[in-house]
Amino acid sequence: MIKNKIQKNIKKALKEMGFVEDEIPLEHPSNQSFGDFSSSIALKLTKKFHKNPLQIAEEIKKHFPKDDTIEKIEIIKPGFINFWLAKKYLTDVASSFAQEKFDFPPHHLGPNKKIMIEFAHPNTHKLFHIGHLRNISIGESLIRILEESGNKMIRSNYQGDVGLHIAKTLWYVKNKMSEAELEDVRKKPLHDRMVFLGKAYAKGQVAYDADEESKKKIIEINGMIYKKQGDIIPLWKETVKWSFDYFEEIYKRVYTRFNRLYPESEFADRGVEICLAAEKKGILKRSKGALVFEGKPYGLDTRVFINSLGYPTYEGKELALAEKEFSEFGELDKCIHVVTPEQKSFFSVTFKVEELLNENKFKNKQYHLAYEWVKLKQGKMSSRTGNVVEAEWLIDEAKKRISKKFKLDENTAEIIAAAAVKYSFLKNNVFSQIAFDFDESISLEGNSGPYLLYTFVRTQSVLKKATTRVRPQQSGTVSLNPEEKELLRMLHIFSEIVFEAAKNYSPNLIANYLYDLAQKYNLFYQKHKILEADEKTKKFRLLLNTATAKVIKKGLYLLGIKTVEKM
RNA sequence: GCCCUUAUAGCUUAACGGAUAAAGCGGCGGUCUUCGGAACCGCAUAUGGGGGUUCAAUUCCUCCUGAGGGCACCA
Repeated sequence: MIKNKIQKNIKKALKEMGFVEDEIPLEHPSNQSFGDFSSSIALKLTKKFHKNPLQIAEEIKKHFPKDDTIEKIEIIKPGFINFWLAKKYLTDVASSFAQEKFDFPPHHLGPNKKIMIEFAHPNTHKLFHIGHLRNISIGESLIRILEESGNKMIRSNYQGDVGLHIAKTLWYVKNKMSEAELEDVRKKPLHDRMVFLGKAYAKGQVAYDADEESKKKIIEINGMIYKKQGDIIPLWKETVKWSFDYFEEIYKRVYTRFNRLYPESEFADRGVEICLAAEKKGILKRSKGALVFEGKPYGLDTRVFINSLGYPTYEGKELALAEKEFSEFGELDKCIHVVTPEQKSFFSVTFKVEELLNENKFKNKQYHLAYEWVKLKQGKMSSRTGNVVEAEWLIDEAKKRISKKFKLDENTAEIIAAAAVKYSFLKNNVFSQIAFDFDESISLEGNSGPYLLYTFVRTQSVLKKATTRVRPQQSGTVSLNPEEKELLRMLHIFSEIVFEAAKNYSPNLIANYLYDLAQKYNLFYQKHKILEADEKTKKFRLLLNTATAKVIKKGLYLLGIKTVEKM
């Protein structure tokens, strides 16, 4: 990466001046007139050197190794050192991009790391809502970004198929419905069956709160599911299957797949075993009939791993899950859990217990990526009150609106709808809450997925009309107009952006970069003719056009968004 | 009560301690015999409040206020 190279050369210059410095700040100034890169290192060293920053900057400039990638170095006001990249270098980068040679730098943890991302994790018997959709958009994008950065990625999904919410649902179906009514439900389409389960849950919930008799029965059903025996099991298995089939449909629509689906019910027994072993080691302790981890000595919360009925809690099962995740695919270097922040306490405690059980295996390898909620304008989503925005509804609604506005075939409308929805989540920082409102959140114009697709289609349209083939090696001798310069400047930082996105687990950096790039391209397109220019200029502009197209396509791929050729 | 996160324009959001705080939507005004107008250009409006650290603070520290989340048998 050119950035690293400049940083190294600044270090070299400093060394010649007799100083060793590890961290060299280097940024892209927002203002073009300050160059392609800028360093404030001289300002930072004023105290150490007891010298005027301008003098330090001048000295660094003097000692900076000569290099044909750098065209000009300038020292400005308080002590900034600004670097201009050579036109030839920028053009060469655009040429490689045009050939899809991106050379993404290896991941900051080092090359060839084995990283698992655990994401999606919907609960069965519940509808799949926009929060899950944000989760999937983030998880899928991170997988692709880290994969392109040279890691071996494993996609996993922990799906909750046990728990009180399911007992409540099944209690209602089993006790409050006739066999004939259930038979009618079975004949309905998959989605209707899921809606039915949601309603059954709401009714089960009411009964659970209302009378002791029902509550007792529901708890009993919960126990049967844990032990996987009793007359509820066939119904449980049947309805779990509905849910899994339903999830699978959604995964396909948003281009996600998994290497491994972990059903929570598989981890209860092993979870208990591990907890009991941890008790022997003194890591977990008995308290009020339960087996708990006392967090105070570590500055953590105290949490229950096995409840007083002897069932493993979510914590208890997590230990068994971790054991499996960290062995099934060989040693993992990192396991990233994409889960909302309400589980911070849960994760910090389970991670600590895992570390105490096996330091080598788990220490510093577990990471909770606490992405934030999608909040509704009317308040928080709740399946209990039915206040949810379903994922499928959202995509369908986007599709409907797009089809109404433009004449499109089914397939294209589907791709654009998915792009609009995913992009609207990914353009935001994962750590900030999104206040969801269809008209404000799912945009089809401006900073949106469809805008990027439109720009891509535009580049393809130009290429189709171009008679000249773009030749990769172009001389940089054509004089550049400001729009061309801006575009070149924008293009070359793509690899760097991908590196930063991988390092910070931030797909939004790529999203916003692509938007900036598309804007620069569209301005360039608006002001200058590509195909009607003289031969030399035309070739160069076609190169810019192709490089932009490849970067947009690749960038969208990294966001988990498909491109279209026409729209 | 204790702990964590958070506050940027009318709305929704950007910004690695750096130079004039960046966009979209909405508003107003323009480009329109087009290599695709889902586009392009221009104008107006913002760092919740008080202290502090720094050559430099939206960014770091502290207090206040508002918002969200968590703190043992749910997942």
